[in-house]
Amino acid sequence: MLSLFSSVETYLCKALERSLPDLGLIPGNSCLSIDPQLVSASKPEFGDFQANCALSLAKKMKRSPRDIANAIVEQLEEDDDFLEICEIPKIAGPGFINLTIRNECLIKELKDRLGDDRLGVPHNVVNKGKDQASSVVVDFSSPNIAKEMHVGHLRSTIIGDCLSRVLEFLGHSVVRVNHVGDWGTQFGMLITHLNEVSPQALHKADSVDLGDLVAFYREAKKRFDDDEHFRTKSRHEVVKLQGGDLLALKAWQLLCDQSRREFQKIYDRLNISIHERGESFYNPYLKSVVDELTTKHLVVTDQGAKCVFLQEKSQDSRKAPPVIVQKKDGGFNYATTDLAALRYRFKQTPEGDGATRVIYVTDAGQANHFDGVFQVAQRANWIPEQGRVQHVPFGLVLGDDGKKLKTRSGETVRLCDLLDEAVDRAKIDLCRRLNEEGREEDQAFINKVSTTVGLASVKYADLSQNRITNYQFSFDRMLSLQGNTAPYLLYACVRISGIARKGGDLETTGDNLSFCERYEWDLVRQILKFDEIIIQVEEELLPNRLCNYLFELSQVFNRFYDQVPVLKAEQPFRNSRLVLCRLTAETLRLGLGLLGIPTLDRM
RNA sequence: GCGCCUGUAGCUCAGCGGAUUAGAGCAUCUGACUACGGAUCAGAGGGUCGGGAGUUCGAAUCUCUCCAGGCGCGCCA
Repeated sequence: MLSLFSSVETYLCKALERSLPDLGLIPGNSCLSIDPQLVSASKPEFGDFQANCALSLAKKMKRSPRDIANAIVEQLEEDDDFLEICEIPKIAGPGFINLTIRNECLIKELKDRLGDDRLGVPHNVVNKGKDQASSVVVDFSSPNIAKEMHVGHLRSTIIGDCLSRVLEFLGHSVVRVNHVGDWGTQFGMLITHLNEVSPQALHKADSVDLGDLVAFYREAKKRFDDDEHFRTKSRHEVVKLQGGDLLALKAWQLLCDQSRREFQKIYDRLNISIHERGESFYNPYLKSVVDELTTKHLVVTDQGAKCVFLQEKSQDSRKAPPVIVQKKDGGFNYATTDLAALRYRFKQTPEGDGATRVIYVTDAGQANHFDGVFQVAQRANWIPEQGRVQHVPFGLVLGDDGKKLKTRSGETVRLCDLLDEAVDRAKIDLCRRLNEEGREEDQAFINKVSTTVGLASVKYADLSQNRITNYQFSFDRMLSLQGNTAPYLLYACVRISGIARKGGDLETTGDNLSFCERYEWDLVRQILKFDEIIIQVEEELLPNRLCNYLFELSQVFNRFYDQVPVLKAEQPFRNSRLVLCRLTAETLRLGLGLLGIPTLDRM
């Protein structure tokens, strides 16, 4: 409906100019244009769109809102181009102008969707030309080397992947960056521990399997805490590593490789592609970051540390906390790294990524940190004029008790365990159902369905929630077959495949489309809304908007399916309904695909 | 103490300037399988949108204030 929307908006603007020639006299308005305040209708019974401008113009023009609305509608009624797409407008309530798209026009739109693999969603590069194609950096997932991926990485990984998919689909060139924690003082103790536990690892060509890296990390940490001798050696090892000592670097590399393999297993399982560019990548740039900030007179030395003091918005007399860019021992910290990364991402290629938009998908707790980093980068002029930098925060993952999710023994939940459990539960559920229905399916089917349903449920449950709030994790709820869940949406897809199996030709042409039932028109309208939802997600970076749309689409489809026969209908209704089935299936497949969820034909 | 975020139906949450009844889902209750998978559909009950003030023709939505909860707070990331 995007193109219809903008057509209607254009006609409205023209009607406004013609009906209210003295618009320009309103203080604060240029005479050329005024916003007709066109939005989607707030309720289906009001039509497709509504224009709200009459109400806000009323006071300024000292006329009644209904009077103004009348004047606008009079002009619209004389515009033949407008009447081609819209029914005669209705004025409702205090002065809303309700607009309903003509049926023929909806049918034409629907036809245009057939054979269009973008389902009406505009492509950025095609639309704006190659020069406008923008490069977007999405920074997400970012686990720490030598630690395991756990629930804490779940949301960033899933949300980041989804946003990347949406931006890619819209034609942006997306750089998916895994900003892994692969540098820092913890490597001192890890390398020291490795040297003692498995010294042969450093001298063999092939890397050695270190087994459970988490256990390894824990052992090293324990020794670091307990043993002063070990502590001294560790600190020495950090210095060696930072100084470029070959053996230390080799140990570091070994640890990184080991972790990388473990991370990759999770990404493969979730079908997520991401490119590692860890903190260490920015080491060569750290010094120049501080130098440049110093040259630009942003740096103040305070208690031995080099700081950039933030400019405050509030009048509070207290000093805002500084962003520390160099510690008093001369070392750099994470703020320095983030600044180096930000500068690099906006710099033109080949010195940088040439990004026009940089997106950070991290938990809401880092909001202050990013505020500070962004402000410093802004003041240092590292963000180009057209550049956008956004922190995309999300809340914590909570357990049933409303507290941070932990295992029963109080430990952090490992991501692979969590995924295993989702798939196991999906399998148990499926087998119980097969048993109840007396169905027989082979093992391959059972495995495929339970894997797809299990992982889809985890992803969908996360994405369907507004990411800003904390998120209460519940296997029972996410795997439930009813409600706003992945299985419900997947079931809608399965039903359509069922129609195809029973002889419905989903490749049927869109000639002679004809609809007669309310449920058909509801479905037509819902299908046509897809394009504006995707544009909304691009702008707001809220995947739950897409989930909500897909859930509503499934609901509307299920109502249709329940009330309107497809295969037994007479022509031309049979074909028309098959077209609706086909477009529903394609929209669900594409939409779920953008969430990172594959669909099924049977389940 | 300061900063950020969140308080909407019994529960989990949408909505974040607009239209008599503030929406879903779960749970509860009542109906519907001789149509394509009932893993569905139709319906009912359930809310002074944390409290108070303000802006507006109009506020769950914007502003201020108070209350409650979460998270963070100079050399960890």
